Order: sequence, then C-alpha cells, then structure tokens
Amino acid sequence: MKIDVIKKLKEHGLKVTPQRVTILNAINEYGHANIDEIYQKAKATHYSMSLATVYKNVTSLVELNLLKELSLNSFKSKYEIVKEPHSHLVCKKCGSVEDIELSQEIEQNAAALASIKDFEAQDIEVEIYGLCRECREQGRV
Amino acid sequence: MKIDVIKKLKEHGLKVTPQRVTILNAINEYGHANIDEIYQKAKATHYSMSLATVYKNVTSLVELNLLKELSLNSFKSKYEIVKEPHSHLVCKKCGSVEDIELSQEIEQNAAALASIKDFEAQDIEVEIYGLCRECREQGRV
DNA sequence: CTGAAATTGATAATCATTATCAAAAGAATA
DNA sequence: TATTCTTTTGATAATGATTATCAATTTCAG
Repeated sequence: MKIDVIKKLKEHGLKVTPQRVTILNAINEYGHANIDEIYQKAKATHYSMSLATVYKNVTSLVELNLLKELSLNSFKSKYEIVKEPHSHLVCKKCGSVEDIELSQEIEQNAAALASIKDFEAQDIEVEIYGLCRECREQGRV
Repeated sequence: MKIDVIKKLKEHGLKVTPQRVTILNAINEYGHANIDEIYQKAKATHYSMSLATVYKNVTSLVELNLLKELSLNSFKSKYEIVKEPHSHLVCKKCGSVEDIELSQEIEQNAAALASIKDFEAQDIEVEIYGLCRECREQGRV
C-alpha cells in the first residue's frame, strides 16, 4: 500500500490491517463501488471478510478523507479513492459512474458564491445524470 | 393547488387527492425536506396521513418530475419542488440546504463534456458541502 | 516479546423502505 | 346525481440496509 495511506492511517491511530488494504484495493479496482460490490470483491481475496468490517472501514476511511462517498439518486452510495477534484456522469438506467474533468472555473465560481452567502465551502460535488452509451444502444429507456 | 400541477397529475392518470396536495404544500413550506419532516408536517394538517402514503407519493411525484430528490452525504435524502435549475449549499454539520444560483455556463460546460463522452446528459446536480454560518458561530465543527 | 488498544467477525438490534390488501375516494360517464 | 371503474389510502407485515455489541484476535509501540 502507498506510503501516504499508511502514514495517514497511523497519524489517526488506525492500524494497517489486511482487511483495510484489501478494501482499498477493491475500491481501486472498481473505480467506483458500493458496499456490496466492495464486500464481494474483498471477500474473494480475503475469505473471512465480514460485511460489518466493510461498513466500519468504509466509514472511517471516509472520515479520514481517503475515500469519498457519492450519494446517488435511485442507487446505493458508491465510494471512490480521493484524487484530484472531478465530476461524474451517472447513468440513470444502469447506475454506472464515469469520471470527467470539469473546468476549475466551476470550483472557483462555486466557492465565490458560497462565500457571499457566508458559507464556508469545503468540497463541491457535481453529478451529471443521464444515459450512457451502452444503455442508449440497447434501447433501455 | 396550481393549475399546472393538477394538469400534470391528471395527464399521468394520478388523482388529485388531499394527501397529495398536503404533501406538496409541506415540501413547499420547508423548501427542502426529508421524508420524516414531510410526514410530520403533513400529519399536522391531515391527521390520518400515513407514512406509507408519504413514501408512495414522493416517489411518484419524483417520477412525474414535480419533485426533485437531493441525495446527500451523511443525511437522508431531501426533496424540493422542481423549479429553475440551481445548486445547493449543504452544511455538513446540521444538514441544512440552501439554494444558490450557479452560472449557467456550468450547465453548458457539463453538457458539452458529457457529449464528448457520448453520454446523454439530462440533468446536473451541484452540491457544495461545507459549514453554514450558524454552525460556525456556534463553534460546531 | 509483551501489553494496551484497536480491530475483526458473527450476529443481534435497529432503522428505512417497500409490499400487501381491504376499504375508501376520485373522476368519467350516463 | 348515481354508477362504475380505477386509483389511492392507511395499517401493518415483510424486506433490506446499517449500526451496535462483544468476545476473540491482531497490530504495533516500547
């Protein structure tokens, strides 16, 4: 696992357990995954993995800002490894999530407008809902 | 209730029941409200209102595009009456939601980037998470 | 190596949402 | 206005998701 992840865990008094490593790897392979997907993939590597362990770890990793939660309309929340800011294309039909780069003007614009409202902006989330190519091609509506 | 709401309900074969009217009014008074809040306020006006009725109606009104669901990190989904496109300031501490106008450049930018990825954009959701004035003043962190 | 503290796994408890269905109500039509 | 058909409601059971509990195990600092 990356040095900085280990460092961050230890800084917060969290231990580097094989379960944590497995969970982070599982999410990384998916790109974006919900709890069940993480559980299934993690279980494949680490047979004894418990669903409760996945929940507990995902929660603490989100608090540590190593993971980001994507709360989606109509689908269970997905989680991704925190990277540079970006936005998401979310298919309303199949629930797939794809990253896109959105101009950083948006972040600036958003932060500026927030401060006018006397709101301390910390992070911005942009989701574009619609239909992915696969679902359109297969005539799913 | 507004003519166009009645019209839209009837167009889709939905009846104009007092429960529906009450639920829409409750959401309108709140601005943004989750299921329990809607239920409590609606129940105050319409004593026999059932929680199941709130769930069923909110779901169908979202499908009709009269309501919009806001899926929030750490809080239960909130619902708002569909109006002109806008963004939201979401307080991580208290969960309050405030509307802000975000430049329509963003929508254009987003739609353009989506189409490059061969994605049919339908609607965009922008949430800015942070701390509201009240929570900062009261030292909540 | 040892011991304190955190973590895990199993599962019970809780909370949220959906399904079911008989009774009631809306609305189109005569 | 009465009739009839269809939707809706309310109550609650069933399901599904998440959190809490706790004894046994593991990590890791010293």
